[in-house]
Amino acid sequence: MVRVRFAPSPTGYLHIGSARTFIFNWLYARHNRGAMILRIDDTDLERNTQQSLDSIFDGLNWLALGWDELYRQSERVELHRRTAQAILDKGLAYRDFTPAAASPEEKFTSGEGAWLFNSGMRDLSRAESDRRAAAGEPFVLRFRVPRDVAVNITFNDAVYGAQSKSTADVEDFALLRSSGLPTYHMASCADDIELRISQIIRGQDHLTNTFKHILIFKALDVEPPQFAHLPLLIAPDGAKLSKRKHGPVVSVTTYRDAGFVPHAFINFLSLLGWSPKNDREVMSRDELVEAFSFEGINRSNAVVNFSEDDPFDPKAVWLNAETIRRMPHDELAEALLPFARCAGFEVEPCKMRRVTPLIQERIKLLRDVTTVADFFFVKQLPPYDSADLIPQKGDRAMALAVLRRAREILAGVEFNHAELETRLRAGADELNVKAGQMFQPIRVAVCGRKSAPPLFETLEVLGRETCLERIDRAIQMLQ
RNA sequence: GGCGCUAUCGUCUAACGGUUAGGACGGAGCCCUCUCAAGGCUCAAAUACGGGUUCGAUUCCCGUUAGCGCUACCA
Repeated sequence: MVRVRFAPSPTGYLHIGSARTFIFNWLYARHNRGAMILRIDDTDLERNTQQSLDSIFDGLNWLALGWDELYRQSERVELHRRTAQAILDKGLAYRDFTPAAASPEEKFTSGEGAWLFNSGMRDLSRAESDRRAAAGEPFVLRFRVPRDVAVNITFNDAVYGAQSKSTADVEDFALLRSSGLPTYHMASCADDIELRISQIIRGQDHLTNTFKHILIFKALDVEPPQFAHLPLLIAPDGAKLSKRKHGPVVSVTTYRDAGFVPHAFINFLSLLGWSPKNDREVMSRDELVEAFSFEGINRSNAVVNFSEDDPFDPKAVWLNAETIRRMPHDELAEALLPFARCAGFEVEPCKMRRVTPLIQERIKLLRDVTTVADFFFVKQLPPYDSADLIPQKGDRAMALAVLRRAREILAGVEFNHAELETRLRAGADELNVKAGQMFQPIRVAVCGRKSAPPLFETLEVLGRETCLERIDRAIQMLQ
């Protein structure tokens, strides 16, 4: 039975690298009909925030992929302590009564090999150690990494292949803090064992931690799960994505708020560090599940290509536009509605449903509805330059003639695409102007701008009354 | 500093030792066209560097360089 987990720590908002780790886990679980477990790694009480926890659930809920089981490490501390105790009882861990180092640098500047362990503490007798602990002296529990002979710790990573590291390069890492709470290494391994995790799919930043985890699994006589480490997502400057340096562009909710369709975002992220190897890019959820495998994951870090003037990777935007174009009209209209209303437009669902087909291939982000379709929603057009009413190779007189003729036609014609087109084209012939010269003044008059959806459909949706009002207004402006 | 990982167009990537090094995004151009899009076609654009191994290296090995990660009583 495949059981995988995504284990975020609520110490910052959910960023896109974490989201991708979640997605890869989910894809692997679904591909293998296994279980997807969400585990909140909240053992660092000082750094946890409710806001961060909310951000994680906000982002994950928006993705709408779901999970099968949910755990919080803070509710499992007894298990972690018990597991640490078992390691201590086997003599594979020891208490270190040294006060915490003031700075990380302090450790390896204090002498050759000193960072590995403190021999005074490591060699303390069990009786002495028990006595000092019983007396209430604070300590950290450290793993006793084998020191008699250097041995190689090895494992086979599903992505990075055979991995090996000498115990001589692994320090006696902490299992329990002086507060009695477990460290990440302890809590993570204890839970992975207890939750019967079969594959650990996580960021490559954990690749070297894995040697420590192997040590823990072995100390507990447990066969380690399979590991699959993912290349990291980095910023264009090569640095890892961080809120401080790169701002909100790395937060999942930023994509949501800008109008990314969840699946487009998933599609984009799934292509960062993984490839189906058959040049497929726009893929449905089922297709991604079907195609996903560890073999398609590559080993080098992937750049999320945002810039100052373009906060989103152009490929993500393209994928989003592509996804929008493939959405059924009803579904798109429903997704668009909150963006329009949020921008202050009063729009009924049935109106949005009529506008949607006209803007579907003209928007890249859902929020574009507010700039592309605004003129459908307002009673009165915002001010525009009356010079825009004058057609190519034409003048004010031509614009006026066109608009007056258009007004006559629109006052009488049946408001449907076909009628509108034949009558307006005939009007152009009568006035002896080109079709484009006829249509532009009308377009600007009813839309308030030169770039807009196709004219006849637009007129149809706007309706006779609105069209006539706006044309009258344009005529006034020209006079 | 120590240890580990990585290196193909600007970016995401393909090529189980033999290809004119492929696709996509983005860019440029053309076509289509009532504007804007969408769509179609075309072009520019890469194997970090140096050594090996081999008849033949993007591919295997070594080195250099560069980047990243870990080296906390963070995760």
